[in-house]
Amino acid sequence: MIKVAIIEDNNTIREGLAALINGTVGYSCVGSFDDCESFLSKLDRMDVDVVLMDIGLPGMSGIDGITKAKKIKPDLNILMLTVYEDSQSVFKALCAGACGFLVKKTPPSRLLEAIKDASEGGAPMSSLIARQVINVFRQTQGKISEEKETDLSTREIEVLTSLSDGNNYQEIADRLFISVDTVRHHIRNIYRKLHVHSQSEAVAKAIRKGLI
Amino acid sequence: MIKVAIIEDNNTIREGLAALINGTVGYSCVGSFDDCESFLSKLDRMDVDVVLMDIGLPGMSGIDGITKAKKIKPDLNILMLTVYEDSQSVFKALCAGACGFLVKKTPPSRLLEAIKDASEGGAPMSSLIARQVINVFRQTQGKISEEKETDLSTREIEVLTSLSDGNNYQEIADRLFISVDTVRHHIRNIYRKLHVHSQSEAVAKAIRKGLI
DNA sequence: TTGTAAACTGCACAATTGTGCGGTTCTTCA
DNA sequence: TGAAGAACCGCACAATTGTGCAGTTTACAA
Repeated sequence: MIKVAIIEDNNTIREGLAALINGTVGYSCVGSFDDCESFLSKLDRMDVDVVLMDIGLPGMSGIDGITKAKKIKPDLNILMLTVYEDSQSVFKALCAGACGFLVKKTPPSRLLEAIKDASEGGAPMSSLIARQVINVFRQTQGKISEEKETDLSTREIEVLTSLSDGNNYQEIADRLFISVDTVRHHIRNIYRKLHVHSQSEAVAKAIRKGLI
Repeated sequence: MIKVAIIEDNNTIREGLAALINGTVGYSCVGSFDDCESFLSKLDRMDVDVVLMDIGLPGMSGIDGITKAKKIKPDLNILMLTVYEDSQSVFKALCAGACGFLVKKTPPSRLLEAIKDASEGGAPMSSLIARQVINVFRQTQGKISEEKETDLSTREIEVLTSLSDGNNYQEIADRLFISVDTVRHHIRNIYRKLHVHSQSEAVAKAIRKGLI
């Protein structure tokens, strides 16, 4: 039995969804609300698998609603209901913790399928949205795996990481049980490999390349 | 008419796919290959919308195949054929330029739908893969918008950026037409605001928070 | 076994940094 | 009109860093 909660300010849509869910074997609507506030106030004592939330709600927006809901129940599966697949709000919702999107005109069979999907750890969304996400994904991740040919040894990574945590040479030496001069030695090699001449530049380059 | 090319080393599967595509109105198979090399050598004079490519090919792997194919035709829509949705190879394929995934046992109707989707700018993939992508997406993007409450002034950002480029105080001063002591002053304030005590820590924190 | 690479240690010294103190000017906002 | 903050400038000095040079040990591949 998949337990669903609905947050949607339009009465017709909300009741329609609730009726669909309660009318289907294996699904049950355990709560329906017309704003985030009332939903959030009951969330901690609610047994729920999947939340359907309108993205454009009066009062607290759906996006803020996600953030707050995730703080109460981090593993909640939240599906956003949208009218248009506006990429800006989609990304915000994704970052806040939404796991999928449904356009409001989605046919009932698809909708139930999406709810099941979400409850099983999937992320149902249109393939148009998926493509947008992938494009952003590629921009950030892509770079990281691309130009990783600069390889620092494990020890060098340890030293550099420690450095970026704000430790000075002496502190790094103490943490790694080596002498300060050895730390210097590693730093030297790191500078040579990354073609830099200062801590800041090394740390910046390493983070941007995904080395630390 | 959607023009499809197939790269798949298993004869049965390849011929099955070609037959399905050619036997469906609105779809046409314009090429089928059993390795990447022969596909790539013909790609520049091929009129093709969507490529179906096996991810585990003999010789050049599907992943490398994507990279090379994208160099020849950057707008190509490449769908990967996989047996298992192994997250590591999925991510690599995505970064290389794949726009979607099909497990090999996908029913014909879904397969044709996915090809159409891809040709129209979508990214067909299972919602399980989508969730994995989103999780990584959130890790990188999410942080940036989350905790930006620490705000440095424009001048401080300039100083910090210059620092991460490997400039020392004197060089920063020269670039910003201010005195070295003013640079020190800004650095001091940056340290106070970020709660750090060294260049490296400041740069690391700033990059990770998306400030620079 | 010979070579190569990683990891380690040491010394010296100039250059750079971090932080203590003291100020001014300009804008913005209550 | 007066307080607050950004941006600016200055001095002093200890602490830390960057880089020159010269080595040892260990592990693993050719």
